[in-house]
Amino acid sequence: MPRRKSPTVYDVAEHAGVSIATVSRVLRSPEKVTVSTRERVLAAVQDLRYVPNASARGLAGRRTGVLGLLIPGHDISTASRRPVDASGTIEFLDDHHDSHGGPFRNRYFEQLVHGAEAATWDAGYGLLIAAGSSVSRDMVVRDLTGRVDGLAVIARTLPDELITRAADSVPLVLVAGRLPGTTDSVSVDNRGGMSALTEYVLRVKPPGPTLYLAGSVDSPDAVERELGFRDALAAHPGPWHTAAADFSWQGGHEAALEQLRSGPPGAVIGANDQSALGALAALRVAGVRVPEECVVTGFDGIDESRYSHPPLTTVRQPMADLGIHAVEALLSRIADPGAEPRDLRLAVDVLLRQSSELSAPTD
Amino acid sequence: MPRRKSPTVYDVAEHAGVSIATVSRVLRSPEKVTVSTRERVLAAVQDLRYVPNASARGLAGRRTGVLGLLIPGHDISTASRRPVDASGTIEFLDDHHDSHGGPFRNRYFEQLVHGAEAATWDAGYGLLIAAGSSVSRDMVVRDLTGRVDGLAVIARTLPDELITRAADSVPLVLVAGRLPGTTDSVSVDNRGGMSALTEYVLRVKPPGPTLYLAGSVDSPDAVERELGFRDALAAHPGPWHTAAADFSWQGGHEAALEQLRSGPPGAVIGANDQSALGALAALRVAGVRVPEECVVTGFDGIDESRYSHPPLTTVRQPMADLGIHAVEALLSRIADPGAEPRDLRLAVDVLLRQSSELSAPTD
DNA sequence: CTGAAAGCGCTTACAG
DNA sequence: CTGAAAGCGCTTACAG
Repeated sequence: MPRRKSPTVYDVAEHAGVSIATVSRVLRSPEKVTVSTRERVLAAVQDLRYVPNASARGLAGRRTGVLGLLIPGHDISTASRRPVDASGTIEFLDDHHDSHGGPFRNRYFEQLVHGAEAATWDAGYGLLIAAGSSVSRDMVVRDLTGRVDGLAVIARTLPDELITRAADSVPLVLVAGRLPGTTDSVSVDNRGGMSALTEYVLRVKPPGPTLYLAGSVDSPDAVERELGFRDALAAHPGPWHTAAADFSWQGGHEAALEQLRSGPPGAVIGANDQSALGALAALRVAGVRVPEECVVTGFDGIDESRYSHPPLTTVRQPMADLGIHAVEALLSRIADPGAEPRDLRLAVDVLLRQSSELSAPTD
Repeated sequence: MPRRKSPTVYDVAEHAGVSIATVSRVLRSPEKVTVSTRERVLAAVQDLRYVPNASARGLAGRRTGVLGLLIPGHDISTASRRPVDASGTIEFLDDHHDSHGGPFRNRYFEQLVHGAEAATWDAGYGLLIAAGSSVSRDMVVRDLTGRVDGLAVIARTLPDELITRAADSVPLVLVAGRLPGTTDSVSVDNRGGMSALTEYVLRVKPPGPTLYLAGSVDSPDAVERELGFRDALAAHPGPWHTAAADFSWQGGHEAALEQLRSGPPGAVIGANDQSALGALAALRVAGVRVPEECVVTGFDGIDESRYSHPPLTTVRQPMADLGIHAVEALLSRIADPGAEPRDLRLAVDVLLRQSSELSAPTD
């Protein structure tokens, strides 16, 4: 437990026999102070276990030294659900169904936070994280705005209008989305990724038409990915169909069944993993061997894609890098508030797994 | 981009024709202000888009309004690895091996952060998160200390001595570990969980001795879990062995092979999931059917436990609740700095999966 | 219920 | 290189 009242610059100054200005200098720009006095001050800091007060520093320095990260909301009720000090009251849960998972069906969030966290502290800042709970998005934004020097917002956690408004009072970067001309952004090369993946598929796939499982029409990601698909098709023409799968397992499943009626496809390319997994299940039931008779691929790299039968080749967004670049974009913006908004595009990775590899290793 | 200099209480006061004290009151304790003036002030706040400066508030109010969460470090290099604005430079990665994952092999971190985040904002605080990168643990702690009103530290991210020292200058709660008599803590009922699980196993298991895969001797978790195992054994005697598996896949694998030489076990109870999964693999190769001939269980609830063949029955720590309770403990401590250190124990859940269920549903 | 004033603990020109 | 002093934008007794 904290004992005594914390020491201040005044205490340190007195202890070292200097003025508070000198104490401050030793801490902020040591090169401006003689070695001998610097050492005396540092010793006093040690002796008193002095820790600078961040609020005072922030107020005087006109910067908080903190960056904010706004991530999608969640459903966690903070009314605690686990009994406390209740040894023996263990609950047995049937976990055969996909019971948990929450809003994050993959490790993206974790990686993003890690990337942002590392970059933030490297730069000498702190990272404040907030999840826009649907109720109080507006309040959280207001609150954050007053606490940070810059704010990274994950796409779709906030309505565009709120983002624009927030960007008016604090440096802001949009992550995994864009608002061209309005704010800085860092997003991923959806189009290039899908194009590269499709080219690869067209090269290795067995005979048969290619089925593209299109995503939701209102999603920018879906639009970009489909453009990538068509880019590749233009370069490697061949028979193909598109079916609306709406990013869902069900959608992919039905689209595959429909396709199977007119003969088995040689490849199924999903706009995301969920729809590809739905198609995979349909093919399996229909007795179509993957990848020998049909190659299947997804996009996103959700956990399930690693554990399906066979594991799904997919495209992964570099989430840690998104976090890192978001922070860097914020720092640039803070350094040069007047610069033109910039949109950064990060390259993606293709994860090759057995659903596309005819000579895949077996483990 | 942020345009003009932000408005202050003075601007709002002038705009509303009141003093700054009244503005402050409207924001902090509205009930102390007449409805009519309150509305006038609120209108001014709206008009000017006033956002309180957190640093000034923190300095004047002697609280930062921020809680800190220190999580385990990571290896993410912030020297960015993904090419930027490089459409087409997609990398193809062989993902047949367990190539990624990092320090968090499960979703614990994510859930913990979510729980802590929700509870923190619910209480009107912000959440500052930091990962102790090995280099600068000491600095990060110092830095955090000055920025927050309370600090939650995940067990094993910091040497005990550093924790004790930090606890001296800021309210601190240890999460998933204990330092009895020194700091508040929130941890999990390892002993009760293992005891409940073991009792269940002893009840449903087929004939044959029970093999317990013990964890690392220097781990408090291992000690507690083994005590739980023995508690259950005392109540349901029967043949059993213990083997050191050191929390590792390899350790569990070898222990199972060794056991198989003297005959197949009727149950294998791992002190953690990794070792249980190692044993599971050994049993599978040896042709022992799980769960028909041998029941297998783990502890932790890592991702892999859901996707093994068969899926592994295990004990899950309620990470979100750990986060929530950690925050609550911090808030109590802040409210009553003089109280005795408290150690909270949360109950765990047993996740029943096919590795222990003889009549398990098939999907 | 409202206002004047002190003070929170720093940083940073400005002199010397 | 060092110090005196102003000021950062709030909150909070204290009067009235």
